[in-house]
Amino acid sequence: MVTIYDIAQKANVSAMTVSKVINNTGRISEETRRKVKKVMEELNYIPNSNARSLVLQQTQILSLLITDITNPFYTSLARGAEDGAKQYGYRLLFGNSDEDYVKEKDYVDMILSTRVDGVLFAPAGDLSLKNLEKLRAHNIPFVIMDRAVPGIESDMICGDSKEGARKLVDYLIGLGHRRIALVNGSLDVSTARLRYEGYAEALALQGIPLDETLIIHQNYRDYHADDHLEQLLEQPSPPTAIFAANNVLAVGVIRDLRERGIRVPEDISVVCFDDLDLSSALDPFLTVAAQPAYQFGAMGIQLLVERIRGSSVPESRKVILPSELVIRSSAKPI
Amino acid sequence: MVTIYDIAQKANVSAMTVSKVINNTGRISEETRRKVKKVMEELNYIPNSNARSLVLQQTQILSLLITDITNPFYTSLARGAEDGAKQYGYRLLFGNSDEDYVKEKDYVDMILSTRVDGVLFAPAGDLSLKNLEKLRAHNIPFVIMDRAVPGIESDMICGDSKEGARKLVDYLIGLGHRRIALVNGSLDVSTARLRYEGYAEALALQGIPLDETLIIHQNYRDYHADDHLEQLLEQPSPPTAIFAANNVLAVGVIRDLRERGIRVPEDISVVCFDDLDLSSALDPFLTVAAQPAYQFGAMGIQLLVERIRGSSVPESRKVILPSELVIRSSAKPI
DNA sequence: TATTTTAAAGTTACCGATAACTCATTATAC
DNA sequence: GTATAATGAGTTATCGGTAACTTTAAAATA
Repeated sequence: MVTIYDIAQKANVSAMTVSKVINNTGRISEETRRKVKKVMEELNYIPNSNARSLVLQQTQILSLLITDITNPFYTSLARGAEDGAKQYGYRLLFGNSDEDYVKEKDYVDMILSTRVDGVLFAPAGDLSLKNLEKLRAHNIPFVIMDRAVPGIESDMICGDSKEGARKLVDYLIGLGHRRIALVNGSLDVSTARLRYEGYAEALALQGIPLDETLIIHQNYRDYHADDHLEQLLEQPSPPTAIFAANNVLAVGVIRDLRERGIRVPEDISVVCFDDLDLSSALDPFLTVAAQPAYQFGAMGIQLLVERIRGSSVPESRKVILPSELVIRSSAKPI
Repeated sequence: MVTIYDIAQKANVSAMTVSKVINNTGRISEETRRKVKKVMEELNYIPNSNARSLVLQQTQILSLLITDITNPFYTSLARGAEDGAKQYGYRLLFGNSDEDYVKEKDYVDMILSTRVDGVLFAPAGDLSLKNLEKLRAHNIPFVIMDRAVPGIESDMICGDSKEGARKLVDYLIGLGHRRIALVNGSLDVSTARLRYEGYAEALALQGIPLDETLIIHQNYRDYHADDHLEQLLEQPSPPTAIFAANNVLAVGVIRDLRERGIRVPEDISVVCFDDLDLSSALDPFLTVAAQPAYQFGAMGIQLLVERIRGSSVPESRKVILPSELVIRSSAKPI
């Protein structure tokens, strides 16, 4: 590999002069600058960012940790983050925790070892606390994405899970539904708790009693609710509508329903949090509370970079991005 | 940040001893090892991989460059690559070129600057040649994913675009279609050329003349074919079926058709290359030639790591992964 | 007891860049 | 014509590790 010393030798200057040309620092005569640049091109010089990071104590790398790379919400978020990072001149190191605390921990160690300048962190859940504390202990700035973690104060970009859930359930109630099931994420994830609360509040406001037998808790990522669903449907008074707490769960539920010969929305209505992008473009079917995923990523980077650069950002900032009720055809009046 | 020198001092040994403990090299007494390890834990030591990379001349980072992070084919591929990388002990640096040669070039520079050990490279198209040559000039091993680039010999994982296209078109012909349109990617992408060839061959074999007015070329990623589609549909003898060269194009086409009040498959049949994952789970509608995307990524990493480690891998290896015709309901007999 | 061997730990130089400083020249001022 | 300033370039030390070699001390052998 070509180094600044190779350049220096061939251009008959010192390494320092080359460095100055590269970084546009110090005083360099036009003539020397041209000469050095010419040699750099001839030799196809590419700076070694490891060496650079070592002395500068910064890498110009940001890390993005998400929990499910096949979930369109997170890929859109990733795209927003990527565009943002590029715009601010950072490289982006992706990680995918698969909603798994151990994988998440491994990524945190890697992040620390890479000495990234900051992290966009979508926690797997409440137990991410330890991993976040580790980042904090090492003074790595981070912005928490999508899910709050009790015990950690930090910059944060979240959706309005509670409000979004309420809107969805309100909508179902407006259609005449009274027996509304909730297929929720695991309760150690803040969004699942809030969506549950929104669900409960919407029911309470309409005087509909909360029925725990209508509620299933699941991992957001792996849907296999067969047994639970069975239970749900074979009640004396089964639900007429299902609120799935995210897109992946909704797809799983609908698939399972269809396998049982139950039609959506004719036999049962289904709505969920988060949109499906391509699916919805192909077939505007699912009624959803859509979140501005791209913006999550873009704004997250913005907060993060401000935090990294700005000494003037005192307390932690929380951004709540609204979700939008998109009514399509997966829910019908009872 | 804590360094090995801090550890060394507190443990009353030399830095070299600490290094040896970390890497399990050299001779270290059990006692010293324990002492050093204890101090490392106390101080929360995390090795600086930049410093390490600098002397070792290798980073344990692989890079994955894809062309569209919102396309499920590539996200599944990414997941395979991620799992593979983890398994072999590498970190993974993602990049997303958006089918754009300039973005691609920027990523190549970043890759070079990061001194990654190898690259999984899904080229934007034929003009990626320059970018690949740059990698080669710098001796970075790479495996080309999905799309061949004329002028570059290298390890490669591809699908069987031609055969898959032929199967799809054969299927349409079998349903009685004779006027079959092709909404293709840009012809400077190898898969688009091969899918075109497969399409043409399938027609030829059945003695159906190729009609250039039935063919549209487009960017794989941004569908906005309004004008073209208009032209297609307002022919004296419009197509009864459309073969879209990838999933994103198919979704775009179907959306546009619906906006015009044209029903799929009642009024026109549509099939495409690549599956839609979540969409298809939600609603098994699109008939597709599905590629094993996860395997693309996993095998790509395998080839790459073998190339990096193995001195014994002589000429370049090409893996062709078959695609599977998945018949659903977006195409009907004429 | 003297010598060799071996185990365990330490020294030194270097990876490729940059910060901070120093050193020549030349230009400007008095 | 000397003092001072401005300009352009070079020296040196350092970032945090590791390879290759050396040193030290204890154990094994003669």
